[in-house]
Amino acid sequence: MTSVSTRRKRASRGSGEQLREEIIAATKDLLAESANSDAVSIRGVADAVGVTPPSIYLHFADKDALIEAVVADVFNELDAAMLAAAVGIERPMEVLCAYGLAYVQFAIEHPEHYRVATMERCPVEGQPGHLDMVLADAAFTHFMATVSACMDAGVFAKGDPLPVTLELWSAAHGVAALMIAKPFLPWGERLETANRVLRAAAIGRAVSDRLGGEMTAADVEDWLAAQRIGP
Amino acid sequence: MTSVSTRRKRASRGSGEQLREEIIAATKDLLAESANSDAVSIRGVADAVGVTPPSIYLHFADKDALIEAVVADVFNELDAAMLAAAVGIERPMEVLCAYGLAYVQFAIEHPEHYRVATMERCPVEGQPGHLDMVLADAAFTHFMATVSACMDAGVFAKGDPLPVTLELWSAAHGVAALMIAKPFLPWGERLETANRVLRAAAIGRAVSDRLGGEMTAADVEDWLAAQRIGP
DNA sequence: GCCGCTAAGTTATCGCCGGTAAGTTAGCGC
DNA sequence: GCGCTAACTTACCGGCGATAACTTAGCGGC
Repeated sequence: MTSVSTRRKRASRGSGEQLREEIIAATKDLLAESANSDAVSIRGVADAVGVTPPSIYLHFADKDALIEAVVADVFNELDAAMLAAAVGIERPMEVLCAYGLAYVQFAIEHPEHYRVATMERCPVEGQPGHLDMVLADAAFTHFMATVSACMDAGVFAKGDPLPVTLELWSAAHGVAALMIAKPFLPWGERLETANRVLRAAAIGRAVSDRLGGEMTAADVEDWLAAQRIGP
Repeated sequence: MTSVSTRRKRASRGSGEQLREEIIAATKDLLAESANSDAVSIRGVADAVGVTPPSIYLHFADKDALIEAVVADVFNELDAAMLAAAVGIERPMEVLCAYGLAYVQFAIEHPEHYRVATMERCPVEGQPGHLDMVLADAAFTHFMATVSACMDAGVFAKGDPLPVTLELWSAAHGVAALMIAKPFLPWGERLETANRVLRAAAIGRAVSDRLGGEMTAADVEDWLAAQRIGP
């Protein structure tokens, strides 16, 4: 009857919320060693917490809601990691790189959490809510503010920082996601590779701004072939 | 007893392989309208083909093997789309952009196929096999050959094309994967956005080659702020 | 003291899943 | 028409998400 982990004592009257936190923590732990969110089961979580499956549903409408709560938690952790990596740095471009590197490092260190947060299908019906959830997300706002600062510093062309933020985020996500999904590829020193990609994305964006958007690929090829050395 | 779809006639003696193709096709169809590979069931596939579930196991060891076969099929389609997009184009940089755009377009048009192929966890034990599977994959080799041609044309610094290919692929994957995972974000015209990202990645890589790898983020910021206009 | 009320759980069950063992049917060679 | 085997089916196992219905424990009121 009893599961591997000990049975949990019933929470005292006022504090049912305590179980909620335990459930989220246990789900995060189980997620860390699972292939995806389908691989962690309500039953497994319940067992880890020391409770029976239906008790989970007292705190979460369904499994998706539980996973969503974990994802929100993960994004907060990610933001904290980014902020910590940029503390004391002033120049916007350095902050941008620090953010990006911390982002990729977090993904590498918590691959399954990152996968669930950014690579699984979002419920389609939650469109407006999820849009706000990403754009209002702390990590995203901090990132976009830094892009804005880079514009002020003359690194990027002045304008709406949102599309630039999305583009740079794409680069960071690309390298992080591929390293997670195809870990056996010859990535070399992962953070160095990530750094190269991030820097190339930023430089490419900045140079594109200066070259103008109407250049064809052939024009770019000619221009690049003509550039032998830096300034 | 009878399912929605009609019962399939038993295949004639010599040709059991025909069912295999039908299974793959049906799985691809079901995958196209599912959240992930866990959401398509062996039972669903069997029903769509007009057969009972255990018959699937006559052709595939387990569900993973079936999904893997579908993924291989998808990668072949992807390669075909890339090749088709670059037919008649000669200049390597234009080919590179055409490949990248076709890649992202394929991902946008077949989001669930792309997700299963590139965003779900690979079986860990298959390391060497999967490494070859990606690196020897037709799309990847074609892409890397074009990177090599770009080096010969003086666009990128000459050297091993593999790391550059991985970096550019990361950029393409990043924008494709994010557009799929977060479709509600303000991407604007998706292919235009993808084009900007891809071009920025290529330019950034090329300019980075010329600037040298030892520049700090602050150096880059200074250099960029000093660059007012093109050549 | 004990009673109602409700928070905090449990037991039992449903239908679906991946997968397997064992049985059945149909067609070819002889 | 008989054996052989390819091409299936029926019946089943344990585990899953989810729900309905039941039980237990503690607090306020009298």
